[in-house]
Order: sequence, then structure tokens, then C-alpha cells
Amino acid sequence: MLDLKWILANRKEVSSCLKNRKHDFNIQVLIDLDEERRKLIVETEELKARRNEGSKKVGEAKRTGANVDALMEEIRVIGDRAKEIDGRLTEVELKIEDLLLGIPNRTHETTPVGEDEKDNPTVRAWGEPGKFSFEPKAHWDLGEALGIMDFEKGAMLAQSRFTVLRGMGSRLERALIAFMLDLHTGQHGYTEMEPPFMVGSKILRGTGQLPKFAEDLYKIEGEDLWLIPTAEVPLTNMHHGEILEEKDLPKRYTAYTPCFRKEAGAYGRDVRGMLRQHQFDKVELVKICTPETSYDELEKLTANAERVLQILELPYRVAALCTGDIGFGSTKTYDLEVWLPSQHKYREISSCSNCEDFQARRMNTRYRPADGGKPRFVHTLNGSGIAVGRTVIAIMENYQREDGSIAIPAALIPYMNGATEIR
RNA sequence: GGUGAGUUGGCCGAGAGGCUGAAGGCACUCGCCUGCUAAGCGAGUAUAGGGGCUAAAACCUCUAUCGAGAGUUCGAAUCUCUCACUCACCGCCA
Repeated sequence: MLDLKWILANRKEVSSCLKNRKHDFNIQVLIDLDEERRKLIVETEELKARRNEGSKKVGEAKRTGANVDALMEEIRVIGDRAKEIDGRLTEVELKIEDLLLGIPNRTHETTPVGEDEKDNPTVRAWGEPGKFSFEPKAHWDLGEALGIMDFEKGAMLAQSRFTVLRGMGSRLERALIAFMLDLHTGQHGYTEMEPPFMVGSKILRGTGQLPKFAEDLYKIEGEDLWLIPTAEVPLTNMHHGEILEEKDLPKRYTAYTPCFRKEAGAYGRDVRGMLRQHQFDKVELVKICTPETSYDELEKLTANAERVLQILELPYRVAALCTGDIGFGSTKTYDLEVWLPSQHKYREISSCSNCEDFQARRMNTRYRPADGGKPRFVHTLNGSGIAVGRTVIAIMENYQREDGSIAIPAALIPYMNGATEIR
């Protein structure tokens, strides 16, 4: 959520940001509503001031035993009018809030302007896509042949876009989770958390999934509980409504959680294999920091995610998302894309974003500056560190051998109980 | 799921229709004092939103906030209702 005052003071910037994001919005509506809001506030507060003053007089008079029936009647009328105006004020404020909740974040000046993913510039690349002396297979062929992935069972138990991992496949998934968490807690300074996998609607509103993106989420019937689409949601909201101390920043949290997404807008995309699932595992990285440090922290967080791919020796590149492709709450995003030899393509495996104070304002998470000044909104960042299922895919495809077996990356062998290959 | 007790500022804790944005304590900040430290003394310390003043602040003023929402009342932290959460006991259970 953007600050209403900031929007009103920076109308040109807001308009151009929204245009670059291809988001239609008429600011004039907000301006008019805000004017009405302020008018109503002045009106009701003046009435309340008179009411409070009158009530005080009644109290004093009652102690002296004077008759104040007329005064009480007068105050009652004032009070009723204030109540009526309060009702209208609440309506206007709700309208304003609805509008604000639907407006995406501004974009940072370094975020490239563009239409869609084709306009995302590559910032850097790491590793050489492997050259195979044979035609590399897709992970679904490898996985089924090795008996470590069962897509039919996934569909039978739940639906399409669910997969059963079996034996060494499941083991590899678990090894990766442990490896990533160990790396981020041991070397990158993150605190490991295990949050609830379901959260209430106010939490989803805090990070920006609600109210606008409800159709992407699974909701528990009859309860105010939703399955999390990413651990970003519980981790970022960890300090919902709190005022933190500057000396305690930055907060760095990491968590493994499953993620649940309806993928409502993805009919027909990546239907084969495990690339796009309704349920997938992810290790998430979240930082809560001061405004001055957030872009620095974004670079570090991205590097923390990249480190996973480097240690696993998986070739990848880093793309800067353009204004037409960037997420709703983000001002600047780097996507990490891992090489998938069967597709001859880089595919997204992590997305690292700075949300500045967009989520902080929704969550009302602030910090008190060390010099004792007024509380300010924190900046929040999140990134996958990294998507576990897609890492399994990347390892299978990049480490495959001609006979269909798969080598285990050296760093994972200890996590695989010493196994060096899957065959 | 049942019964009972709770939810007050950064923390602990009083308050039981008006004099309470909220006693007292702790913590913190500034000042004083004492060879140093400790103790002591004095002052201060919530958040948000309007309005005024301003180049902008500072500042002044009003309104709201004692778990959330609604109600009773001239007036609610205090009374009533609904909901959420916490704790205890019972039931059930990994």
C-alpha cells in the first residue's frame, strides 16, 4: 500500500509508475475522496469537542445538584449528529482503503521499463550450460524411469499438478531442504523458523495477496484460514503491528515450508512434470530492515540465493524484472533462472524483491530510529532461497548421464547418506 | 467441544460510570549530586488522524485509541452483547 499523502504529493510519478506497470487508475477519484474525508473529519471532531465539553459541564452540575435536563438534551442532539457523520466518514475511509489496497507499489528508478518478460535484461550469468554428448532427457522421463517421480499417483490422490516423490527422489528433496537451511543459517546469518502453513486473512492482506489475488489461494472452508502460497507471508508478517528497535534490524528469517497455489492463470502452461505444481516446497529468505539499507540488502539477499546454485554447480543467470513483469508489491526484483538442458532454456528458480514500505504499511510494522525519533515504516525484502522442487528438476536434468542415472552434486552427498548417484 | 478466569502504555500492575491518556513500580533519556561504581534527587518518555502557525519543522489545539466490533448513557477502561486470543480444568488426540 502506498501512502495516500505521498500519492497526492507525487501525482506525476504515481501516474507514470502505474502506466509502466500497465495498471489503469484514475487518481482524481482518490483526490476527491480525500477532500471529502477531511471535510467530514473537521465536522465530526468539532461536534465531538462540543459534546465532550458539554458532558464535562453536566458532570460538574450534577455534583452541585443543578438541573441540567436542557443541556443534556442539547448534547444528545450533537452526539447524534456526530454519530451520523462518523458513519459517512467510515464509508469514505473504507472506499479510500479499498482503492489503496488495489494499487501496486511504485517501481525503483533502476527497474527497467518494459512490457513483459522478454524485456527483462540479464544482469549476469554464472556457469556454463553443460554440453551433452547425448540428447538430455526431461526430468519427467528421467524421474519416471528411475521410479522416483509418480505423476499418475499425484493426480489420483489429489489432482493434476500434484506429484508423488518416491525413494531417492523424496530423499533428494529432503536433502536439499536441509542443505539450504544449513547454508543460510550457518553462513548467511538467517534465523530458521517454522511458521504455520495456514494464516488468517489479515496476514495475507499484510503482504499483498489479499484482497486482490484471492483466486490464487486455497481457503479453508468455514474458517478464516488460508494455505500459504509462500513462506514470505508468515515470515514477513512476523512483526505485524509491532514497533521494532533499530538496533534489532535487520531481521533475517529463513524457513522451509510447502507452498500452495491454485495457478489459476496458468492453464496449459508447464502441464508436464513437476515445474508448476499446486503444492511445492520452498526455502524462503526474508529481511526486515531500515529504508537506508534495503537496496544493499537486496543485493546481499540475491547473492545468498545465488550461493545455493553455485555450490550445487548449476548454471544460472540473473534477470532484472521490467516494469511490465514485476510483482504487485515489489519496487525491484531479480529473478534467478536455472539452466534446464531438456528445454534449452533458463527457468525461474528464485525471485528476490525489495518491497520497500509497501508491505510494512499494510502490516503496520515500524521501527524506532536509534536517535529516538518518530517510528518509521520498515522495508521488507523476500526471496526464494530457493525453490526446492525446481532444484530437484535442475539437478536431475543437469547431472543426468546417458544411461539415465543421475549424479549427486558433491555438496549434497553428506545429506544423501553418502549416496553419489541415483540409478 | 464443555466450564471457569483473564486481555490496561516498552514491561509489571492499579482502576469498577465524570476530576483517567490512564496511579504506582521497572526500564529508558536528560540534568543535579557524590573520588570512581552503586545509591540518591529533579524533570521527561505512547500512537495515529485532523485543524492552526510555518518555506519546512519545532510548537499550539482538537479527535480517537485500555484485545476487536456493536450497544446503553449527556458522559464508558469501567455497564450490556457478539467475536478473537491467553491461561486452567475436563473431554478428545499426533
